[in-house]
Amino acid sequence: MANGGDQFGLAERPDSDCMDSPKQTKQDNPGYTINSPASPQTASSQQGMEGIKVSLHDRELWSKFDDVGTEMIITKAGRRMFPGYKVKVTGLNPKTKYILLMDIVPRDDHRYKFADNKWTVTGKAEPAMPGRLYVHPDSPATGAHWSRQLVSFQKLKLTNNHLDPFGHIILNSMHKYQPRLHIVKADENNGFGSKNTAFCTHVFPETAFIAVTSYQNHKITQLKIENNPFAKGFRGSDDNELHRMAKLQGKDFPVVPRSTVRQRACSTGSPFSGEGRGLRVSPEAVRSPYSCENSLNNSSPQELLSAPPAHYTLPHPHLQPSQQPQVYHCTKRKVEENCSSGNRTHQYKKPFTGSSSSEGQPFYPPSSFAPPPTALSSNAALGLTDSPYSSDMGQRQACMFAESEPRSLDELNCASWSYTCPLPSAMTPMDSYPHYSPHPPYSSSPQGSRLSGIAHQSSPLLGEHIAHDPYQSQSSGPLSQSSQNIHSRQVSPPLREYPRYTPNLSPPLYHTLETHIRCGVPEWSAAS
DNA sequence: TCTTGCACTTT
DNA sequence: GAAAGTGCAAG
Repeated sequence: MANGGDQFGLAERPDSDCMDSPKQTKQDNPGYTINSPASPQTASSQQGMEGIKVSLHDRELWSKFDDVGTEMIITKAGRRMFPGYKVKVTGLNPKTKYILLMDIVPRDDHRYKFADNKWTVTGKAEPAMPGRLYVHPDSPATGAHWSRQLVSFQKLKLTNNHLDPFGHIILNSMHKYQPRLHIVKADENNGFGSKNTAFCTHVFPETAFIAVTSYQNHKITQLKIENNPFAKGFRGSDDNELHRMAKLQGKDFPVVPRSTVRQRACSTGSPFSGEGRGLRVSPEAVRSPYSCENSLNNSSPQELLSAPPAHYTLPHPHLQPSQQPQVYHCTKRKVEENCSSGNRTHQYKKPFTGSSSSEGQPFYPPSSFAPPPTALSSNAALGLTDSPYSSDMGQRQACMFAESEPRSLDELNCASWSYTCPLPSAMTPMDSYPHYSPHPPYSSSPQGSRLSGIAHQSSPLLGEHIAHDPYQSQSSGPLSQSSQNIHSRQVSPPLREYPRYTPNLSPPLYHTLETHIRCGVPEWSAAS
């Protein structure tokens, strides 16, 4: 995030050398390639991923939220993110097929509270939720397809239901998270389960947020109302609103719109008062829900970003106002030989259909736990195979990967791509949903080692590696030690223990892609 | 803190 | 017109 660390009241790590990375304007924020640390396995096997650039759509809007401290509502039924996560991808090989997916990982291991109009750490984080991946429903698609238009992950939903059966991304309330985009080169089978699957990871720090069940910061509420078209009903700027409010309040017209009331209330005690940040939105902004051209903030993004943080003591690499996403490139190493399961190479594949939109419909399993399509069941592929959803039903799926390790791709190393489940099983009503197990997520064990390679991200917390790893190849001095560690991780990932999931505590749940249950117990969840 | 029903909105 | 996405406010 731009300077979200301050808004979240965070004192992050002091070793943030990556802050030296060059800035870019918010209008031009392509990802930049971070070369892998010198490693025979990776340095020569980027496979064309290094040229990929990703820019965040509506970055100004994201930054506005980030400047305040983005909050995302999580509900039992699942809630979309707003602003929506949309990116422009360039640099892809037009004919090569890629799989685009997202995950949302903890930014740190803190729990937060909102008091005195600011976020402060209130304790240690709850054990992380089961990590899930949201695969863009168009996946796999050619580079030409992805580059043709914005790639939207808008339909991704967040939930606080630990047993969510819909494949939504499970988060803990009052915890801070970082969305990440992964671009994976599809293999010859339109999957990414084969050897040497190349991928890169893009992180836009300004998209970090704190998950909440209800908004804490009124500034965030206002930003949501003023920018999200679905919340238009809460905008208090016209006669209709006044009439509506009059009706709601049982008073005669006119009445003071709620937003105005809130604004006044905030202006008295909020640290944001007197900042020239009116809460009313301009007509232009109202007409363009995704526009950043509202009147909420008179400051330029740069000004906002450069403003000294109110409670931001130590800069963190991914919290500093870099205009660039952090990009990590990695190439899947060869499938480990010590797979406990004989058949580990489950493919994630689906024939490319170039006609679909990049904003295709994600697939949310019906609440009725309907059986999986037979076409899928007959397909020993993971999510991207031919399916009624992608063809007959004219609807592509967004596949959710649940990992036994809630740390998600942080520890999901390249090899783990090979262990994705066959879609049939993944789309089958669960009889063994991986119940969340409250293990400390950041301990270590050999199982975790497999998860640590992806994107060169191997440390437990996003901020501990994403912030460092990508830069060390370009940084020197203070990061030298870290760089050394990273290098060694690539060759021999660190040992780390991951939470286990008791596969028999939940009622049958329709899950999408639970990589750890039906894949012959991948090594990162098999230890026990 | 969280859930739920509501009115209102967009799609 | 229906379905789905919003924040609000009561509980």
